[in-house]
Amino acid sequence: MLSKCPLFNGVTSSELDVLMKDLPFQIKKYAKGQMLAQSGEECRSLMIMLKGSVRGEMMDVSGKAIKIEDIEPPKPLAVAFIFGQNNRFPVNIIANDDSEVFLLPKESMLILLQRSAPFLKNFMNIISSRAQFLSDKIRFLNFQTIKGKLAHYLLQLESSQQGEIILTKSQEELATLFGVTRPSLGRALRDLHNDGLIEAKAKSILIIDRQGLMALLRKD
Amino acid sequence: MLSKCPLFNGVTSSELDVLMKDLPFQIKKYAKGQMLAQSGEECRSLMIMLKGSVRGEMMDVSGKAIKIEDIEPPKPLAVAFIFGQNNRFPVNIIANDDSEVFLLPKESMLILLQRSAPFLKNFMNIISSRAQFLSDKIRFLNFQTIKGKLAHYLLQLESSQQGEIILTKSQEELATLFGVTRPSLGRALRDLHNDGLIEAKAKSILIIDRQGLMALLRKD
DNA sequence: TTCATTTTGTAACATATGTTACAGTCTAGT
DNA sequence: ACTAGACTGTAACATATGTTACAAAATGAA
Repeated sequence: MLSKCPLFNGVTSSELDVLMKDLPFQIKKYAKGQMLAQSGEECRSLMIMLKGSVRGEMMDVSGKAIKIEDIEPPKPLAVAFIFGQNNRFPVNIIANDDSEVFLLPKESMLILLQRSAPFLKNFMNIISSRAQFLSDKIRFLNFQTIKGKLAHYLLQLESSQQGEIILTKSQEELATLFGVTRPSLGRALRDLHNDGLIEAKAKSILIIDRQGLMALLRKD
Repeated sequence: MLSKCPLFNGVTSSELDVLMKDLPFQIKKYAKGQMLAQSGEECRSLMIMLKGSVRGEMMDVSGKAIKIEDIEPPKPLAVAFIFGQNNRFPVNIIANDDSEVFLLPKESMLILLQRSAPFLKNFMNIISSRAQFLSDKIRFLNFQTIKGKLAHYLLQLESSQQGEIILTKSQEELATLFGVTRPSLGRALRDLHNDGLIEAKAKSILIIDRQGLMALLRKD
């Protein structure tokens, strides 16, 4: 299972067995809704998702949260926060479902980095991608109005689905992903509909004016 | 000079000579205002500041920009964006002053990573810190009102300076750092003043009600 | 089916921030 | 000392988003 994790790209599971034989590790289970780690907490172990799903979300003191991402097997988490002078979680990690996580202590991880060149390379790639991901988040969260974010989101969905888009998330979820309130998101959706850019009916959305949506991305 | 760069912590300059002897590199000069790299451009080299100062800023199509950071010697730049599947600059890099930059091609950098354990370690630490930095940016940009950002900024400044704070940046600069407009920033400053939290007169600011400022951080 | 719960639609209103504009002030260079 | 250019203070107004509230609709469990 572990060998599917992008961190172990290019490492066969038998090689992995050898690499890890003498390294201590742990497997932890979490119930749905349980918190795996809290923002500010020290990050001592690499974590790799085995089962279930967790999310990382930032929360301010007043309770407003924005979701940064979902993480599902076989992806690792906290990769970019184990090292550095301030090795703390920047987000809360919460189980979306009953989940199982593989834990490898920082020290073991250092050993692994020395033992396996592919692992090292994967690690550097992943950590770099994280920086890209976070940069993109900043852009997304700061440079778009709600309509812009919606347009972005819908156009992205459209490229993977065909024609009609079926939202898999509730408006509530979308709102926290966008860092806005639910009524505001609803209003933006309605506006896009009224402006004739989309045909929205409950969870089903049809893009009518692709050009118009793309203009929103560039406009504000 | 290079040996002062955090990437070469623990490497003496004579060791550095040996490490780099056969590696090709480049030194480039940029005039004030010149663009070193554009957002979206591929990132092929590690860059290390030798002289001057540059800034990284995100810009949307309409021209609104927010400054992410200033980078000055002997700091490296683009460290976190050389690797990963999408090795592109997420920001524009612009010279604040006439500047000089050391360029090490990606390939040379890979060699260096293999040759020097301290370099590798520094690299991983720096790249991790970048992820932390970006996370903090997200928090800062999304969870604070303008007043909150100001409070944050002022409290931070106060800890380094004594008593009276002298702003070194213009309101215009602060505004782009906060991702807001200049009049809005001015208004926020005035509000803090009128609310009796600070005594602001031109560039000189005196914190009067520290508790009040801290409350702003937690409030919104 | 029926009922409880979640999700959605929507409205009135409050607030924060952007936009534009202009005048006052400071500062550096001549 | 004078002037051009930048910076600051501020105002009126426009707009986007948040807040609160409630009803309609959908969904899922009994």
